[in-house]
Amino acid sequence: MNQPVEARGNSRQKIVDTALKLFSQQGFEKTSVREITKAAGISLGLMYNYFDSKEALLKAIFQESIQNIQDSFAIEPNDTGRLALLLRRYFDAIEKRQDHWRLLHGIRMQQHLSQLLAQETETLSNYIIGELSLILKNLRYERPLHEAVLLFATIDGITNHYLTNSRYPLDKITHLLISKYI
Amino acid sequence: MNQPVEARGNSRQKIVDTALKLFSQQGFEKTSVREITKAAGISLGLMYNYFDSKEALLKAIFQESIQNIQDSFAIEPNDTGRLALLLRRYFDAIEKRQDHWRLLHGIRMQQHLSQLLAQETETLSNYIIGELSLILKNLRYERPLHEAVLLFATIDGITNHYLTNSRYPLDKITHLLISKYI
Amino acid sequence: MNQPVEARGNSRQKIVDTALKLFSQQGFEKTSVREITKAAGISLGLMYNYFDSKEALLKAIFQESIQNIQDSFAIEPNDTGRLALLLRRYFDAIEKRQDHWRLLHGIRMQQHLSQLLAQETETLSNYIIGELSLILKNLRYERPLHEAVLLFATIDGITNHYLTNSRYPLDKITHLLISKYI
Amino acid sequence: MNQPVEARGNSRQKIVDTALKLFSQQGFEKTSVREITKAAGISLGLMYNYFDSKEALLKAIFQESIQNIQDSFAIEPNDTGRLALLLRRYFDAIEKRQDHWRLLHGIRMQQHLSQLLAQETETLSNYIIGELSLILKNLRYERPLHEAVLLFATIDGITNHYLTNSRYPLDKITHLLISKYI
DNA sequence: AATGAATGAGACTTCATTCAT
DNA sequence: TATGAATGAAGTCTCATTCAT
Repeated sequence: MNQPVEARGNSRQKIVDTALKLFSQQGFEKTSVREITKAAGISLGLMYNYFDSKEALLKAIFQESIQNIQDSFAIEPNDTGRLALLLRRYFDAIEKRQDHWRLLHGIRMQQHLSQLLAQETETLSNYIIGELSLILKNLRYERPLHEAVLLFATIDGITNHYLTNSRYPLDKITHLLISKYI
Repeated sequence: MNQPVEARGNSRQKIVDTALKLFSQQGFEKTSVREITKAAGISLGLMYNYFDSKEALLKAIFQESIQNIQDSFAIEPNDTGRLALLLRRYFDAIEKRQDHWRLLHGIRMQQHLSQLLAQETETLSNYIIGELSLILKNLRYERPLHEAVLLFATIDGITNHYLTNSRYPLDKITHLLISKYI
Repeated sequence: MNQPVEARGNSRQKIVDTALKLFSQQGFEKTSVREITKAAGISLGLMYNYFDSKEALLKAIFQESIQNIQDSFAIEPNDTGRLALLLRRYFDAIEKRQDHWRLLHGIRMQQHLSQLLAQETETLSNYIIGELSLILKNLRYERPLHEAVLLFATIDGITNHYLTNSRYPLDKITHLLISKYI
Repeated sequence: MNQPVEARGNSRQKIVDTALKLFSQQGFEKTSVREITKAAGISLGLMYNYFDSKEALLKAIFQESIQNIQDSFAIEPNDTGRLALLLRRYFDAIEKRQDHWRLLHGIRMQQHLSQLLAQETETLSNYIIGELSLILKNLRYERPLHEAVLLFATIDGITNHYLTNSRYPLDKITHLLISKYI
């Protein structure tokens, strides 16, 4: 009657994966818990064995997303060309895991959700701005912090437009952006 | 049982105003029709005399917002310094009518809503990119269209961060951005 | 500011006509008062100047219908062939004023409505059965009353099937029925 | 907060039974979903676990009714006296399960409902006419199909009048009808 | 670890009716 | 005679969550 060992814990991951997909596609509000469990092929009750609430599930998923996004910023601190590399990896990561970014951006403008995840979001922003600031300082920019804030806005805006517009010329714009910081 | 005489006929505008405020503060989904009508001081049914549905109300409000945003871009086509003026007016408008921008940005990442307003949004984007492109061409940029797309991403990203972060140094960042486009 | 004389009372008739059409097409419940007044080209309030309620309107219309149906039974009491004539006129009337019959049959099975119009309906039934009974008596049927009740069921059933089925062979069935009562 | 154990699993049937009773008594439109669930002793939401909509519930009930009505026509195809037997069983079934017939007749004249159930209704009509036609052919009637259509109208008319009039002399009329087809 | 029947608050929407003008 | 803005009860349906098994 027990699940085979290798199946243990699969349900939890299936829930998380399915929910990430659905949340990013349809939005948090428009995705019902029942829909998630059906798509994940598990029962409604089981979901509540793993997560206290729909919001708790969102939080758990969000952690993963944050991690994934943060990873795309993890660059060995070599010297020149580091910004170019970072930006390329960043926009590369967006293309490959659109779901994570879609979730993040979808949540950000919804007050009640962003409050729920305020800390994680803030940490991420600070980390990104910090990293950028460091690089820009090495590149001898005068006000590296402000420059980082501005650059962050730019790459975030690009991300948003890319996620919103299926015909967005991401490559060309990435290239153009990089060219401005050599 | 009816409204006092002096209130007659203002109801439609009261609904629109109230709904814009609530939608931008709490989001479309989290704002119930009952809440709107209560805040507007009218009955529930009256809203449906003016608008066919909650979505129709959103659409009506959205038109106004689009118009407002577009107005902040209307600059007489003089020569130099036009971009600086435009950016200043743009970010000025954001500060003054945060509600319109909040509504726009809050809707953008929610597929079912952005689809509903797809045409208006696209028209606005094209208009903005077109205007920017024109100015950048006058400024002798090589690929004015790409430059415009990039600049639009930047100002949109700044807007988003400003709306999300109450301590955002909008003035400084605006200044820095402008300095890059002398 | 007064209506021209010939226009007086037109509104009332327009309401009745429009309501009959809509009630018979869509049913009483599925037709809203607003819909009626819009289709009739008058204001909502005016309808309530003429009729106390939606049900009162139905009642007024129903009188007309009953009258119309009754008229199709008014035959000068000549001798033989009277039944054939009556049936032909009856089914002829159905074809020409389907709306009246549709209203009657649509209401009959809805308890709360048929109660409202119980008296009129009963009077009509009795009248029809009475007339039929008389004719059948002249035709030397043994139990003219029962025969009338049965014949009424038959013509009512035919009517119902005809109103329900656009391909109903009304002529052929009428002919067959008449042939049974030569 | 949940139903007592012994009640579990009966809910679906309880809903169907209660709804059939209420629909046939009060009509589909005049019966609210809340009323059904209250009378069935279950919660409002549970109904929507079993049926997608009020109309879907009607459809499910209708299937049962159709079956019941059809069963009253299932006669072993012996020879003479078959029609008499069939008619007696038919009118017998009506007396015993008035609810099913009331539902059928109540729906028939309401366009939007009869459309919903068009296929089932048509199938039933064709079946009845087919059976009658067969019997009448054996009885050497000249145009068995037309005769069947006419007879169907008659028994349907009787049914309708019986359902509408609590003092209807069903037995006598049945007897008279049968006497015409020996 | 897993199920899914059951709950009930609350969402959007419709509609007959009233009344000041 | 005529208007239509305004009302609010009532309708259908959704959904996160609980709990006995």
